[in-house]
Amino acid sequence: MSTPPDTRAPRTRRADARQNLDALVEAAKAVFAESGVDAPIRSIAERAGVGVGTLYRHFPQRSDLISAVFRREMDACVDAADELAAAHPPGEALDLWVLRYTEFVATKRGLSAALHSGDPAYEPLAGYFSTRLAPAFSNLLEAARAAGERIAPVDPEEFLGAVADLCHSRAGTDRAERMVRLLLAGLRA
Amino acid sequence: MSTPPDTRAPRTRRADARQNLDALVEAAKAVFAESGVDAPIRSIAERAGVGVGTLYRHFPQRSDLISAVFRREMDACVDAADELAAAHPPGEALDLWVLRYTEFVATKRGLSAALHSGDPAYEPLAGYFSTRLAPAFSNLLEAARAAGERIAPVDPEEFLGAVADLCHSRAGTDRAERMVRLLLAGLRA
DNA sequence: ACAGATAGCGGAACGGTGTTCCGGTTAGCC
DNA sequence: GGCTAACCGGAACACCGTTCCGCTATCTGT
Repeated sequence: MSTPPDTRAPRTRRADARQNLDALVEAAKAVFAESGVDAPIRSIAERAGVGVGTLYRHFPQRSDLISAVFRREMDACVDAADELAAAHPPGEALDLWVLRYTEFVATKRGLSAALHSGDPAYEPLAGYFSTRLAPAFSNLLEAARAAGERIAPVDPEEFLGAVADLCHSRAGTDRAERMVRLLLAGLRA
Repeated sequence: MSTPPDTRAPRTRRADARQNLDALVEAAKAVFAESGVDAPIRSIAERAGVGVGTLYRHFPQRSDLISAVFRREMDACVDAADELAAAHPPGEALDLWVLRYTEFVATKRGLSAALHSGDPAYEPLAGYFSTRLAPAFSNLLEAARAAGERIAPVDPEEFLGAVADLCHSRAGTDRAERMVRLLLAGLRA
């Protein structure tokens, strides 16, 4: 009531704060890649050149940091869907993208576990998953159906979640790819 | 060289030692069931009525304790394969057992993660998995093929691992079951 | 350009957990 | 009954997540 429309920045962030935030995301990305998402908080703060207090101020929950790191990586995968759809026939594009997605998840250890941990703290990440990745996949699915392919009725989100689980194992990507292909075959049965 | 053939017990275990060992496995089973396999070591020792030192003497690695607890649970699942094979036609028995196995893995949170963590400490558990579960499944697969079903060539162990991964998520058993059925459909494509 | 207000920083401190180690205890054997 | 070694318990140490607060650096108004 008392506040105006407040359509714009209710607050102007201090310059050093934003700088530290960027450094933290960058450091977290590197540490996650080499030690997994369970890496010690301190090692991330140290790498970013800040104290743990600063890290906690910007990311109260570990999941917030994980979300920040993975969100941008998801975007690249979403973009690939459009590119593949433009360059290949619908059915082929579908398979190719799922394989591309498989590769993506396989290289991001811990992403799958985080997404489906059931921990409510990961809601934002899961939300982004539903908002961005699932629709991209859904479009490919619909395009394939429109082109005459017989595709079993599945919930896109559920299917992608299953693929992610399949990639969760560290037993090389070979097995994961074979099982994903089996899942794709089931889609056409 | 100096030791004889040592064909039999090189040592006789003290009675209290064996008693404590049993108590520990029993306590671990209960604690794992209610708090997951990552439950504090101390809580297990306490429940068993022994000190942490004793626990570590019997099970130097957490994985040793997990293996001890899950091994016997796997046996029950293996037995179910024979029962189902005796009571149903091959193809049906195959599906039923996979669903039974799905249920088993789903109730044992952490089993799947442990099996496919890649951690060499879980080799013994994985070995038992290969030695007992995989052959049981393989038999059902062969029986179905012998009965004329067209079943894609898959590595039994790999397939069971995939099913376990699918059940890893905490998002209820519904989703897992649907995806497992999709995998089964892929088996027949 | 300067000073006051305050967003933001760093790291010490606390509680909980895994793991090690060793003095004391007890079962098994003579 | 007494000896010996296997065995036990828990104190001690290292590491990690998380909180808290005194100090610093940035922004803003003049």
